[in-house]
Amino acid sequence: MNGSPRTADEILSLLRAQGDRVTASRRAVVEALVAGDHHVTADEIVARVAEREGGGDPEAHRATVYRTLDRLGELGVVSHVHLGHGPSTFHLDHGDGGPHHHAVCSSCGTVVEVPLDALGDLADRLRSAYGFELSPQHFALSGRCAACAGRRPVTGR
Amino acid sequence: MNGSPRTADEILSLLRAQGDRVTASRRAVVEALVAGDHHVTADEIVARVAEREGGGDPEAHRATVYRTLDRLGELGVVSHVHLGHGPSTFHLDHGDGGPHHHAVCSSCGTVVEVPLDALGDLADRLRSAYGFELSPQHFALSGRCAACAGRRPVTGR
DNA sequence: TTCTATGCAAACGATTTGCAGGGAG
DNA sequence: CTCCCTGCAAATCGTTTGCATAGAA
Repeated sequence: MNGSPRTADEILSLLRAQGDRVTASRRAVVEALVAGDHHVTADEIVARVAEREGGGDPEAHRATVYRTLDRLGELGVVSHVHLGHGPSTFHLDHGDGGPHHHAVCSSCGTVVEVPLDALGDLADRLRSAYGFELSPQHFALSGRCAACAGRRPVTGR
Repeated sequence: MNGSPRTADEILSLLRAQGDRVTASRRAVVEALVAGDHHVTADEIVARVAEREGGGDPEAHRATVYRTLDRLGELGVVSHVHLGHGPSTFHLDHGDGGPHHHAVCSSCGTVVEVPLDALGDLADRLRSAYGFELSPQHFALSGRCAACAGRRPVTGR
């Protein structure tokens, strides 16, 4: 196994080990993150937590979800991606169903998943030339998807 | 392709040709865009227009600036880049003072300018594999700059 | 008990929109 | 004269923060 925790329990243990407190809300958020595979927005997490209610645990409020995600981000468990316009999307850092990049269509918003090796040696070049450490799954490429590229080259959002 | 207008007059003519009206505000915004080379935020344009006042033309309000930029975007004259957190930055589409990409440090926000060829054949691969047309200057890479990468590997925004 | 995390509401920054009047064509 | 564009204010959207209190350790 590698260093990044992958299960809800592992993540919660990490939290506890850091001196943080493991609350019902946090557990719910973490489980929602582990369950949902890729890119999830904060609001989607709020919704999932609300749905998954089975016992008597209260829903986690937006603010709490953001705070929890922030904390998990500091611990290196979670990262977020900006897919252009809308809200940020969060995901476990070790990559769940296979690491990949995102290419977002600036016209229709379609997200194309691109394998890591598509970038070639870009990361190496940036590191040697600028000391810049590229965060693989942390950014989105932008352009036009096949469908939109076929139409008007300019118009559209 | 090189049909893109570059001077303020050319852009204003294009507007007029489209049936749009050329107003003092629009002229001011366009001139601010042409004058300022790279990445300008909407608010910076508002500020520049306010400063550049020489006659009696009123300042262009935020709303107007956004609407004008939107219109210019539809015409293919202007594009905007999301540099991570803050506001979007706008620029003329044909590339002004040398085309480049942006690598943004997710810790401190520093923007590193990267030459186009650093991407290698990424654009070609995306096109042939997914039909995805990468928009060269329209996206930002993310990671940690040399300074921030030297510190804690995980912590920080 | 002690001190952290939560909920709520309000603050915030960026961008958009409804509406009535002004000005370009 | 006819409409488009503008200014203003208010509404949205995503995210953050202050404060009093519930609750984990």
